[in-house]
Parts: sequence; structure tokens; C-alpha cells
Amino acid sequence: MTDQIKITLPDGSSREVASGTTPAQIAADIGPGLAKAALAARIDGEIRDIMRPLEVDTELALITSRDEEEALELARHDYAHVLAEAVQALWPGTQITFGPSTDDGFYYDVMAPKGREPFSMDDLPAIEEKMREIIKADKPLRREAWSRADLIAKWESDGEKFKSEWAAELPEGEELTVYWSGDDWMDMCRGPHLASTGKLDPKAFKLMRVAGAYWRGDQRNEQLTRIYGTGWLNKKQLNAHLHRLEEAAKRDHRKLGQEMDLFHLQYEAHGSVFWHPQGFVIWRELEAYMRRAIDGAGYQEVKTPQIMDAKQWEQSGHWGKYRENMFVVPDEVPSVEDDAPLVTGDADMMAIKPMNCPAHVLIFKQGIKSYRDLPLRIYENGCCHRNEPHGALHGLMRVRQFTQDDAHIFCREDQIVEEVRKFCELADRVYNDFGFTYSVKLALRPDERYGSDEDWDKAEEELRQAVIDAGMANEEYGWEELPGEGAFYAPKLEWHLTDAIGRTWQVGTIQSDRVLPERLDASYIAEDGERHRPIMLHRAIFGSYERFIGILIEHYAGKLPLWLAPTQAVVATIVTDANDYAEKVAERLRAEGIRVEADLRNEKINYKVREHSVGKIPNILVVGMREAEEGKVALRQLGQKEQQFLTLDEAVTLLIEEARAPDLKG
RNA sequence: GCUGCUGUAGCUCAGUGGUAGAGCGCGUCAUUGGUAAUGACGAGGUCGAGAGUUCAAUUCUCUCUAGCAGCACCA
Repeated sequence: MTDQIKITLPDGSSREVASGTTPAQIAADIGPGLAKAALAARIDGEIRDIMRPLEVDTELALITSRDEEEALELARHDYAHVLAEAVQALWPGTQITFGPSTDDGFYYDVMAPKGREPFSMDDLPAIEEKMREIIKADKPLRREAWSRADLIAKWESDGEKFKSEWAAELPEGEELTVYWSGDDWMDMCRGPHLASTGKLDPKAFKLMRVAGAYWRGDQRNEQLTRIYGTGWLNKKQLNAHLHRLEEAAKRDHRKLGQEMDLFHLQYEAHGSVFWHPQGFVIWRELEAYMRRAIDGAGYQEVKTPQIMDAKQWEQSGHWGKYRENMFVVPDEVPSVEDDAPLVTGDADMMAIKPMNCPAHVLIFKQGIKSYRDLPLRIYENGCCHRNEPHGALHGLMRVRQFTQDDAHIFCREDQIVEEVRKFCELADRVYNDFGFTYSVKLALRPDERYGSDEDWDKAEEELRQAVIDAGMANEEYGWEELPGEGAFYAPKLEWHLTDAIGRTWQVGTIQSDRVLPERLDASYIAEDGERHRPIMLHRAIFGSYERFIGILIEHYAGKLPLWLAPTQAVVATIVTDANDYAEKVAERLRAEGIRVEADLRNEKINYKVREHSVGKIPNILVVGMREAEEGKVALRQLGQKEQQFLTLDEAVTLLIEEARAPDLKG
């Protein structure tokens, strides 16, 4: 044990210490300030406890609160443990399971003791108080290695069935570690942890909410109570975060949708959107934009039936794998008798389309297609209905009726990578036009699927290759592969955007599908004169108009770019004598294609300016007698206090230029 | 679908075992005012739906339904 080891520090210096020395001792050796500030150690790139002895030559970097990312991660993980300890201290018999850190804090999944209700919001203050006690007690967090058998025995004797189940599944022979908090509480954990609970700031966390969560993420398992907290290094950070959440709530598209009179939802059609005139303006602009985009990219637009015979859905495979999400319609005249059953029960069934793909294959199959026709790109603003689980519905983001900017590209095998690459570039252009940054993910084969493993291998590799070709398979584009997340018929590339409070939503997608052309027997005649199967690429960029508009509203906090703003300008009068001139100004702008309203109400100009500013009207053109006499307008743009005095012609030119869609700008 | 919470005027929200209130908005009247709220008066509610307890339920209990957060599922 007297072996000397060599420790290399980040500044390049090195020192010889006895094997078994801890990073904490080295920190103390360097200086008392560092000893106090050091939270953990980076050992050859891996974060470790500061009290864990060093055994071999290593590169060592000490982590302090200045290494914010690492420090937050450590602190949040510790908060989670303290949370679990607090809950068990307050309610003995509570079973503990897992408690990781999250993007802004931590959570822990627990099972309330038998005979007790699941924990609720009302329990949070008491838990927070207990957590503060544990933090203030400054209990040392001590790492200890256990044998698997001992640990299972320990969990079983403690009645921790979730923990023992998990321990039993960890690989045989792997060293299992536990962390003691003082001498009276422990949890199985890989670590690392801070040296003691006192390293946490008792004022830098807050328990936020409770929710149900399934054991091991599987809805067939028991449901646990998940207690969420947000955790930071100090109170200032916590307050800043809470403030951010308040700000984010103001951007919520459901709230803004109501305030701006864009749309509404009501229970008679729950999960389907009632678009109001103002909101539908945005939709129409998006539709026009997308038509320009696909016209330029060699697509052809179609429109297909809303309802098709169940036999068609059986053949496509949807009936087998997707039926629980479909709205089914009996193909029968309903009974008009008051007391007779509405339908007979042996009616033939039809279904409202949950997807557009089969219909597009049916269009492809009309006539004989040659290899010269490929790639054939068929686009539809396709209105789909899916009977989603009720708990999944969320404003515009997740609805039961939605319209996809859906297209299917029928192509040859050797055209796939190129088509997917072109799509990546088209999608990139579109998201950039809207000011979004996105992340690209590859969702790989799910457990339940159609098609052979060889086809899945090929399909996954093609998508991967296309993204590499497009130069997007890297961190800048949030590139990531997601095992098991693909559709039942194909792997998916997914484009994710982020909403106001940091949740991400999939919008765009492209999927290379060999299954559906096979099932629906689509073919083309190749150069060899034989029939061949085309590959089918399913793709969307907005994903759905509904979701895309929801994200747009949140992204811009309602202050949409001028070309999307439902009302682009209001002409507001100061005195009624200026009404005629105001009408003339509005008339002129309207004739130039600007969406403008005249506000001639008998209200003070202060009142009108306030109301239209609150209503996020991008341009207010104030006109009084002075403007009327000089043929001018006083233009006040949203977010600016200054006004510009312009001639009507100047104002028209300015607004037309600013209202141009990004793809139409020079 | 699961767990927890919530549902009172168009909106935001108070409140009560004896059938309700504020602010904003809306309407009428007065006011013609230079860039974020002019004043007065007035109209609006089966207190989410159904059942139960009670002399009496918007209030307590249960069921349903919708919304919110999360889980699970997904564009």
C-alpha cells in the first residue's frame, strides 16, 4: 500500500502521492481554498467522488461550482437522494426506486407505504422541510461496494421489492455500490456524489409537483409517485429559473391562442380545433408557403378520400397494428327507429384515415409506372384522425384531427440516399425560414414490426448515410439515434423543435418503407422490363399544421413575423374628422395585399395604442388631422416606442417589403 | 389509458350548507382626445353533467365528463 502513484493536474504539473490518497487530500495539499471549493474529481475524464481513493497513475482535475454543468449534475443527483431519504424518514415503509437528475432538477419515484394514499402536493412542504434538515445536518455521503447477494438480501429484509428486483437483474459479478448518508440511510447508486449533504444549498431547491410514473416506464407495471423538484447551486439560480418558468407560461400557445382569438377547443369536439378567422390566416400563409416549397422541389399535390373500406386498412396493416387509434365507421344507413339499435352489428366497416400513405400508394398504382417516372413525389395536405389516448391531448400540439404536410416519394433503391439528403436540405431551409433551430434523431426498429431484419438493416443505414451526406450527423444538429422508437413499418428520421418550456416536439420526419409497397403490391417496370418494388419514403416538414402553428406561437411569444401576423396593421384615428382619411389609408394598404383594419372607434389614442399593442398588432398607423392634411401616417411598430412620420407611399413600400415571406425575399 | 390536481359571468379569479361577487371585456350616454387604460350608468351566471346525503347542495359524498402536470403512447 506504500506504492507511489503519479497524479497529473490540468496545468500540466504532476506530483507523486501514496496510492490510496483521495482527491480531497490532494486539494487540501494544494490549498485550503480549493479544499473547500472542490466538489468532485474528474479522473481520466470520468467524474468521481472526491473521497474515492486513487489507486493508479491518473490525470486529475478538481471540479468546483465554476464547472457549472458538472456541479449541477452532482447537486441534482444529491438532491434526489436527499428527497428519497426525507420521504422515508417522514413515512417509514415507503419504498424507493430511482431518482435521477433532469435538465432543471431531479425527481425520485417512490411507492407510498401500504394503506397510505399516494403522496400529493400537500405533502411537499413537509418533505422540503425534512430535506433542509438533512442538508443542514451535513451528513457525509460514503461510497461502499457490496456483493450482489448481500445487497439483494438487504433490500428484501427492508421490504424494498423494487430495489431488490433491480439488483437481481444487474449483471453477475459487477461491483455494486451503495452510498450511505451518515450511518442511517443508504441507496444503491453508481454515483458519483458530493462529499456530504451540506455541500447542497438548502435554499436552492424547490419541490414542484407530483405525478404518476410507471415502474420501469412500462404501463403494465405498478404506478409509483414521482416527486419532481428543481435544484440549483444557489438561491439566485433557483429564482432565475422560477422566473423563466413564469415567463414561459406567458408564451403558452393555448393562452395566446385565446388572447389573440386564433382558435378554440371545446369538449363536444375534444381534440379537434376550431380555427377562428385570425388563426386560420396563419394556416393559409403556411399552406401557401409549403406549396411554393414543394412546387419548387418537384412534388405533385393530390387530395385523397377521408374514409376508406376496412379491407383497405387490413391490407395496409393499419387494421392489425394501428386499429386502437382509428375511428371506425359502419358502412350502413343508421336506423331511424327510436328504440331500434342504431346499427345492426354486422355492418361492413370503414375507417377514417389516420394516415395518408395507403391512399398515395393507390394513386401510384393507377396505370403502369416506369423507372423513368421515379422518383415520383406525391404531396397532400392530408387531414387525418387518430383516436389518441385522452391523457395525451395537448392544445394544438397533440390533437385528434390534424392536417399533415404529407408526401410520399416512390423511388428506386439507389435513389433513396439522395432523396433523403435532398429532403434534409429542404427541411433545413424551411426551419431556417421560420427561425427555428432543431435537432435530428434517427428512430431505430421497434420490437413490434413488419419486415425482415435485412430490410431494417438497409433502411436504417440509408437514413444514417443521407444525414451524413447532408453534413447533419453531428452535435450542431442535435444528432442522436433512438433505439426502439421507429414506426412499425420503417425507421424514422425525426426533426424536433422545442416549445416555450423546453419540451421538444417532433415535427418533421422521413421514413424509408419497404413494407407498404409490398403489402399493397405497388410496382414499376425497370430497365430490364421486369416489375420491381419501389421504395416509399414517408415525409413531412411541418409534421402537422396544428402542431407547427402551436410551436410558432410559442417561439415568437405571439409576436409572429409580419408575413404570418393575422392582422398586419391597424389604422387608428385620433379624431373622428380623420375617419375618411383613415379609411383611405386602410383601403390603399388592403389593395396592396396588407391585412389591415381601421379603428375608427370613439376612443382616446392612448387607449387604442395600448389595446393594439397588447393585441400584438405589428404596425399601428396613427392618423389625426395633421396626417390627413399632409397625406402622411405616424407609424408605430410593435416593441418600439418611437414613431416614424412617413408619407402614405413610403409606409406602403415599407410594409410590403417587411410583409414578404422569407422564401420570396430577394 | 394511469396517478394527482382543477372546473363559479366572454376572460382572470374571489366566495358560501339557506340558489352568488370583483376587475377586465361587452352595451348605452357624455367626452373629439396626439402614442400603453376618459367618466357615469347598465346588461350578463341551471356555480361542468348526473346521482346521493340533507328541511335545504354551487358548497358535503359518489360516478361521469372536460381541462392542467407528469407517465405511457405519438405528428
